[in-house]
Amino acid sequence: MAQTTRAKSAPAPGTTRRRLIEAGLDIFGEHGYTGATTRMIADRGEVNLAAIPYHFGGKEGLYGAVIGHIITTVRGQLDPVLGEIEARLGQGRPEPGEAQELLQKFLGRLVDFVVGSKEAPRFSRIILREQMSPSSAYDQIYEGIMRPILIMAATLLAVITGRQDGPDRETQLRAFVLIGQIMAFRFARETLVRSLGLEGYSPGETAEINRIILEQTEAMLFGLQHRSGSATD
Amino acid sequence: MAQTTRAKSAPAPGTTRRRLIEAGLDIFGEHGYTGATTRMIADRGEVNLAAIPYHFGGKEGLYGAVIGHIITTVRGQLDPVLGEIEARLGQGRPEPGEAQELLQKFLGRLVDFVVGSKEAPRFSRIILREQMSPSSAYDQIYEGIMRPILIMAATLLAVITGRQDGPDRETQLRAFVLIGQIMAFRFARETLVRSLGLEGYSPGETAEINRIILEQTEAMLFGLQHRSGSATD
DNA sequence: GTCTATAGTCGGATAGAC
DNA sequence: GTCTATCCGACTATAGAC
Repeated sequence: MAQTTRAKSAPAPGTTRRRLIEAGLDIFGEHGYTGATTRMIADRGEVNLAAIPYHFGGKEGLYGAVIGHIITTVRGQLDPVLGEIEARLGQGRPEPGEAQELLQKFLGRLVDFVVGSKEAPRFSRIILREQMSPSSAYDQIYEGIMRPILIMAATLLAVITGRQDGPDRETQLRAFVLIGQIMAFRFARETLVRSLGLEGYSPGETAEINRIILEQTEAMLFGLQHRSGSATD
Repeated sequence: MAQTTRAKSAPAPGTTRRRLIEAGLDIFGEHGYTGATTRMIADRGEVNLAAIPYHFGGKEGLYGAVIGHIITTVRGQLDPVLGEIEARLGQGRPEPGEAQELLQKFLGRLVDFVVGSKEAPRFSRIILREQMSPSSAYDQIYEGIMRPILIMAATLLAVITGRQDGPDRETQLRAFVLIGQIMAFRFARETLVRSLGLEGYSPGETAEINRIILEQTEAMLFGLQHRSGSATD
């Protein structure tokens, strides 16, 4: 339905929309919503200024499209992993050992994407801004990205630590810590880069970070198993 | 020198400057540098618009003063702890056990301030924005806040894991993870609050977070000691 | 569907009275 | 040192030719 606009002919269909979204991704990320000007965006995308109101109804509409693009892309990366694990969980409760493998795999993929991927830096700047001053777009980001990730981590943690009724509050907090560790590499990137004197995250560094996250997770799980159930010692 | 402007007489000296800095803290944090307008700030601080150029030379000058205020305040919290630990280190290398206690104490104070304090939310929004698109203010934040914290954590970690020559790269990365865990509670506050259905961080929740951070640190150190030196197993 | 020109709004800074 | 009034620049959006 409504396929009319696209499916044109030769050179590249709807290029202007794409260019604007790409440019918006950069400029909104660098300068924030108000700091970004439609001129900068049109300039970066090498399209005419008036194309923004024409295609997206205005600056705000373009911003919405950028958010949509982020969510669609991230879900494209996330869904296969989530689906795989959910499929496994659907076949009955795995043993703690297997659940741990699933969790490690899940976190590994997350690191690859969050730390290693080309798009992540551009996405995360916008996401982070939404964290700080949530606009209506934050709802979509939370529901579409954050929540599924946290739920998956918490669910697996609950299985690993033998919670029958799914994740309790303690487990949710632990899940948050696990995910937060990974996110820290993204949102405090500038700090890490300076303190280690890096230029950015190379593939080698991504692997190094991945290893450290894995070890941290192991350590946490080990600690949990040797302290489990009761919390206050 | 140049003490002339202050040291006046009765009601409250230089109140206007203070009000503007307080208001700037809120408004810059909520809307970002460009998103914040001088009118909003003057309004919030209940001072006249023209007071901004008069007292600070303009919007940019006010922003600088806000950054300065953040750094001064944070250092006021940080310096006693840092000084205490440095004094101890100056007396000769502590045993790993004692170093671990020092580290736990350090992290605990950090949690109290980062998660529990009244000012932290307002400060961190601005700091986070600087992380994403560093302006010249980021240098001050990095040197005045981030770097000392990371160095302290890395130094203690190095002592705990028996590194004689101070923190190597691996240790610096670990220190970053420890600090990043704490920061995540601040940076991703909105996410945590939603996923646990909180209203904000109450004292009880701060204590809960503190406990989890302590346990995480223990688990990490335990893992390190039973895997130490060689990394890839 | 893309462009130029322009209208309308708003932000930051200044002038100058008090 | 604080206020009102105002200027100037920059931004978003629109009108209308092509």
